Order: sequence, then C-alpha cells, then structure tokens
Amino acid sequence: MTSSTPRNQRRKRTAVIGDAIKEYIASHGLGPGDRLPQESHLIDVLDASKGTIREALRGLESQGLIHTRTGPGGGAFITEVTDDRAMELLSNYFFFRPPTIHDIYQVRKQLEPTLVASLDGRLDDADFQRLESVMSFYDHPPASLEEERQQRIKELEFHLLLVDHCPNPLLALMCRFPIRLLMSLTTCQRIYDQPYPELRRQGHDYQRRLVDALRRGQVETASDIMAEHMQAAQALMEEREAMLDKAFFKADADEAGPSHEYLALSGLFTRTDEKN
Amino acid sequence: MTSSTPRNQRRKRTAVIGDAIKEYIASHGLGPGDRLPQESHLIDVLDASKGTIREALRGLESQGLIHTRTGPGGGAFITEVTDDRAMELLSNYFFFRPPTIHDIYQVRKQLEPTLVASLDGRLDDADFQRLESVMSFYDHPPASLEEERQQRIKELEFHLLLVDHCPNPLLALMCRFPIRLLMSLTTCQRIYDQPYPELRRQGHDYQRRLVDALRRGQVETASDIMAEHMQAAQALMEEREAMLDKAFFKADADEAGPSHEYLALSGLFTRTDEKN
DNA sequence: AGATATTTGTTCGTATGTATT
DNA sequence: TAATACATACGAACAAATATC
Repeated sequence: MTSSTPRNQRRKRTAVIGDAIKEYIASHGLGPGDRLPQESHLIDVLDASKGTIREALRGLESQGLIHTRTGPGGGAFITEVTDDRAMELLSNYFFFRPPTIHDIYQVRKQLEPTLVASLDGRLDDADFQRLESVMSFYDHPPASLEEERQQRIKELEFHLLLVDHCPNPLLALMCRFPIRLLMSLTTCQRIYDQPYPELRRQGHDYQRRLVDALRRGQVETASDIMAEHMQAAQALMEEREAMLDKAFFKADADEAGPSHEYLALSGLFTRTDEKN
Repeated sequence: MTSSTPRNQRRKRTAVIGDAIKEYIASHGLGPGDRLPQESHLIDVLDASKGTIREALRGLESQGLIHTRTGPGGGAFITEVTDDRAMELLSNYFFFRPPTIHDIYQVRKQLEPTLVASLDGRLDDADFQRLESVMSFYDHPPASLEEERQQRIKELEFHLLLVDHCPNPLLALMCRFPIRLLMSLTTCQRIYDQPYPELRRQGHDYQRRLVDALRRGQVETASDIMAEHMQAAQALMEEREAMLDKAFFKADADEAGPSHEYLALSGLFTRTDEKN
C-alpha cells in the first residue's frame, strides 16, 4: 500500500535515489567540497544494490553536481557546476533545434551592451593587455584561409574575455553561451571558411574603439559601441548566410530524409567529463 | 600543438563510452525517436560490461538526451531535451551562486521587451483569452496571504505564456529561465509572503496595457510597455528586498559557517526524471 | 621506496519485471 | 496463456587508484 506517492508511475529506482541524495545535500547544508557518504553506506541506508547506487551517482556526476575519487578518503564530492559543463548541457537542449544566426544576434544585441556597462571599473591594466593581445591576432589581413578561420575564433574570444569580468553570473552565462554557439555552429563554420575581409576589419575597429572607451572609463560610450558592433556584425553575418544558402541549397526543398539538422554542435557536443 | 592533452589522465570509462554513444548518434544521423543499439549489442561493440554501459546510459538519460523502455522493441531512445529538463540542469549551475534580484532583472529588462517584439502577429484570440484568464487571478486585491502568494505566481505565469509563443528558441529559453528563477528563489518567497499591494496593482496595469497594445497589433508600443513594466518591477522588488534584508540580517556580518546560500532552488532542484 | 588499507571502478552470473506477440 | 525480448536489479568477486605509514 504505497499510497504515500499516489501515482508513482513507475519512477525509476535510480531517479528516486538521485533525488534522495539531492535532498540529503540540501537538508544537511552541504556545499562544494563536502563529501557524500560512501557507496557502501549508501547501499545500507538506501537499501539498494551497488550497481543501482552507482548509476544514480553517475547521473549526478553527468549533471556536474559531484565528482568522485578513489582511494582512502575518496568518495563522491559535491562540486559547483562549471561554466563548461553548463555550456555543454545547454547545447544539448539545442542539439535538434539549432538557433539561426538571427536568433543568436537577437540575444547578443540586447545583452552584450549591458555586459559592457557592467564592467565599470573592473578591468585593470593586465586585463586591457590581455584584450589587446587577443586583438593582435586579427589586426592584419590573414595570409591564409587557416589564419582567417583562427582570426574569427580569436575575435569571439575577445568577447569571452569581457564576459569573464561580468559580476552578474546570470548575465555572464547568457552572454557566454551565444558566443560559444557561434564558435561551434556549422553554419558559422561555413561562413568562417571563406574570405570575408570586412568582417575582420570592421570587428577589429569596433573592438579597438571599445577598449579605448573602457580605458578612459567611459562605460556609456563603450556600451554604445558594443551595440553598434553587434548590429553591424549581425548584418554582415546574415548577409553572408543568405549568400551561402543560395549557393548550397539545391532547388529541391524536399529532404524528408533522416539526416537531422543538428549540425549545431561540433565542438560542444563532446566530453561528458574532463579534468579530474 | 600545445600541451593541451598531454596524457589522457584516466578518463573515466563511463565518460568515454558516453561520448562514444554521442558520436554514434551524430555520425549515424539519428534523431529524436530513434532507437539506440540494445545493451547487449553495446556491450559487444564497446567492449564493456553491462554495468558500465548502463552507467553511461544513465548519464545520458540524466542529461535528458535519451530515455529507456523495457520490453520487446524497448531500449534506449533518443529524445529532445525538454524545456523543464533544461531549466533543471541550468538551475544546478546556480545552486551555489544564486543570482540576486538585481541580476535577474538586469537580464529581464533587456530580453523581455525583445520577446514582446518577436510576438508580432503570433497571438490569436484564444491566446489573448488565455492571457486575460491568467490576469483575472490578480485583477483584484487579495483576500488572504495565501491568495497574495498565488497572485505573484500567476503574474509570472503571464510572462511564461508570452514566452511560449516566441519563435526564437534561444531567446525563449533565456526569458523563461529568469522567470522560473523568480518563482523558486527563496529570497523572492520572502518577498511574496508579505503584503505588497503596489506590486500587484502596478503589474496588472502594465500587463493590461500590454495586452491591449498587442491586440491592436502595436508591437512597438507593447515592447515599450514591457520595458517600463520590467523597470518598475525591478524597483519595487529591490526596494522590498532591501527592507527585508535590513529586518532579517542581524548586525553580525560574519557567518563563516557551512550553511550555504543555495536557498535558491526549492522547487527546481528536484526530480531527475519525470513522466514516462 | 614499498607495503598496506581504503575506497571507487569493472565484470560476471543470475533473477526479476515488463511489454509485445 | 505462454513464449519472447528487452531493461532492471542484486550480489559477489576482483581490479585499479590513491592516501598513509
């Protein structure tokens, strides 16, 4: 008579146990670095077999909530979800519904100027030098297609550097993700793999002015420059996208095949685990 | 080649297998609904034991990428990550660094006006009626604290309804998440659990004007109204937050205790699995 | 440096549950 | 109802990693 959970609807044992562990964390006020009870103990307390416990822990681990170590004093440790993991899990959401370039810039246009505004007084000389050092990768026309591709990536890294100093973690995440998307979207790869002199020149100009304004402490101006930068980049990217679409897509619009359009994530959709 | 991957550093077997399966999905062009090879087959091909395979699959399942069914024709099936799952995984990221009210509104202020603008012509009569039906929950002063709390939730649901019609999946996700955060943040619960007449009245007024503008097809105006709405709500919420902070926080600012501030996610930080 | 103890990681055999036919 | 195909779960054994002495 398990009326305690009315329509338990075949909840999976591992899911139940996973939740139990989460609850344990919350109710015991555990935080990053704290250790969970060891497997053998969990087997006892939760009355499940080793395999089941391990599956549940693996679920938590793949969500980035814990990591495990072997050896004495080892076990499962609570961790803060890292930026990278959050990006990866988010990209899964878009795996079968890749955003368009327009979608991405619609967000960037709104958020990155705000991001810049939030940087007020948070950059020191070393930070500015890092920014300029990245910019030096694309302050000149590329000598090869390979260099051109790298310049595009570096230009996006410039924006990631700014994000690193944002004091608002929510805003930071929401700025970071579209940038990472642009780095891995295959639609973009197609664009990046072709010469596009204006994109580099224009981008570098805006960023130059942006850094100068920030150096002078004029965040308002800097924010405006970022807005223009995004507006201009969107225009160039969409224009190019339209060109390539016309070139690549054959006249036949019917492609009911099973080949899904998750072109999206080449780089992001990988490694479930990483260091440590 | 930098020293990026000098030694593989004992990648976990389950992680390797998880990636192998992801790769399998991508390289075979599989999409939602398609079935993965069955356990026994994976055991063969990937040369791992049942337990290891199962742990890897559980990892993918907890990321929302697959779900499994028993019985003949059963197995692991690829699924699109649902909105709810994405929200849950995202909330994990903020579990130990809950955003402040200011953080949240900084984002909402930028995105929700854009959201409204993207709704151009996408709402029909039934949609407007749904919006108004939600608004009817808070078109009058509350009779009890309980009703007051529910009014706050309903007011947020109004915004979620708008999000449902956004054609930009990236923007939609980024609008939805802050709203869900407000629903579950304990800081907000504290605010919601106290009488706050202006919050309701003001919110209802803005939304009334917003719907009217949308009905007339004036998305520009509607977008502006949303911007004002967010601005005003932010002011009220932050004012209240400051009041409560002053009331609750004792004079001692030192609290190096292990009691973590993941007050954040009361409702979100639950269920690893759900229907089916 | 080497031995040992501790704890997770992996495998196998077996039994049970569940959905299809 | 029975047979079948598949995931789910258990338990025991052994392997590998790592901290400590």
